[in-house]
Amino acid sequence: MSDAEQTRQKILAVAADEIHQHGFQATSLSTLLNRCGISKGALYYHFTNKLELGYAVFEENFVPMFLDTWQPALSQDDPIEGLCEFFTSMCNEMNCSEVVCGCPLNNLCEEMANVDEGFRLRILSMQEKLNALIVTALERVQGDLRPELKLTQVAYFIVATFHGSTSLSKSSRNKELFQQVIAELCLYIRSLKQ
Amino acid sequence: MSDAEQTRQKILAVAADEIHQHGFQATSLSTLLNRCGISKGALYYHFTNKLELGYAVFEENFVPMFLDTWQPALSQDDPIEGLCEFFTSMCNEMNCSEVVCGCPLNNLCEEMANVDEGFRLRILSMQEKLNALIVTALERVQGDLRPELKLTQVAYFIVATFHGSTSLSKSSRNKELFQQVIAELCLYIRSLKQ
DNA sequence: CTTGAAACATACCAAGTGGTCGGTTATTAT
DNA sequence: ATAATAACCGACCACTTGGTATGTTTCAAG
Repeated sequence: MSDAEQTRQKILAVAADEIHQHGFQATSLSTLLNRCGISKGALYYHFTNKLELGYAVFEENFVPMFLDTWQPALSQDDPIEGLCEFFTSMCNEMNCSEVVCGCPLNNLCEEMANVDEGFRLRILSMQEKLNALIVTALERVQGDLRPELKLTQVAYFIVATFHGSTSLSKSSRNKELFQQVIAELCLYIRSLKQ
Repeated sequence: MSDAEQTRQKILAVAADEIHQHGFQATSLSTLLNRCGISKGALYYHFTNKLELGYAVFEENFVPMFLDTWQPALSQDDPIEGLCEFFTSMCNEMNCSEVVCGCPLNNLCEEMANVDEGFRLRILSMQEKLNALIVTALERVQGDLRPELKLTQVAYFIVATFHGSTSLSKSSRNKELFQQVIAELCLYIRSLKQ
């Protein structure tokens, strides 16, 4: 990797962390530059403005990270158990900063969906992609599921509940409420089987 | 109501709307003052600083509004059907700005829970109050419900899913996804009966 | 060895932020 | 009528923000 590409990646990584912690609008370019140890010139050489930097973080960091975390769970032989194990292990392995900062996708959705159209469309696309993943996984084992289920609806329900649970963990500042919601979510997911 | 109290209420009302639309941090005092038609001196006579204004908006506007919307649904003879009707009617009567702006409590939770401790505790208290309301309502008809249910867990699950669904409506900018999640949520709630 | 572009650094800018403070009305009690 | 206080105004402040323009270094091709 060239030196230039290396600093670009460093900017993206630090920006992703800052955005995850403080949101996009509250992310200060000066503190970002301080953490990177570079100058403003370097930043504006690689990115045209703050918004484009935000888009790049979303597409090059958040989206791949998101797919990488959900994909394995849904690729299991039994996606129902895969999802449940995914959720519960996330509960247990969650460190303090993740409890406090919540899910990056959900955070950006709450903050930026009604502020910037570019963000909104990217978020929506990611949500739809995630939903499609879940639907595909459920279709694979549709024979084991209750026949009256609307799979798209079920998938959005799961995503919504998961996002809502991260919200609760933010305010309670511990895993307790999060674990309760996840436990109930697993009960729901397992009840999809007939 | 005295003139002073009237301007105070006006400030609170406009601030509530601005916070609902743009979040707390992005709410500008100058645009707030412009909308109110008052000066900065008036604002700082009634509130010591922006944070205290935010707290006042939360406690005097958001909390009562929140309780007033949930209470009737949970006071019905059948709180199960009360909740379902509440959710679906909210779906249908929702206007565009509500679809876009989401739930004020959830918004503040996402934005401020890990930024300011005063906000976090107030949000948490409100969430716990709401949860207690649901639990109490469910306990009233516990005889009709499946015996193995953990009511606190169920209540938090309902709240989490509701909040997650508002998040989806923000990015999709229409009621579609919101309605799907709410429909599935109603199926879940009705399945609580044995 | 020169040239030119890539990859930065630095100083600067206008605009906006929350907040303060001395002054001015309006209202009420004495 | 007078004094005092409540209620409000508006100029000002220090500070931060995203963004720009110019200058400098690195480095590879010709």
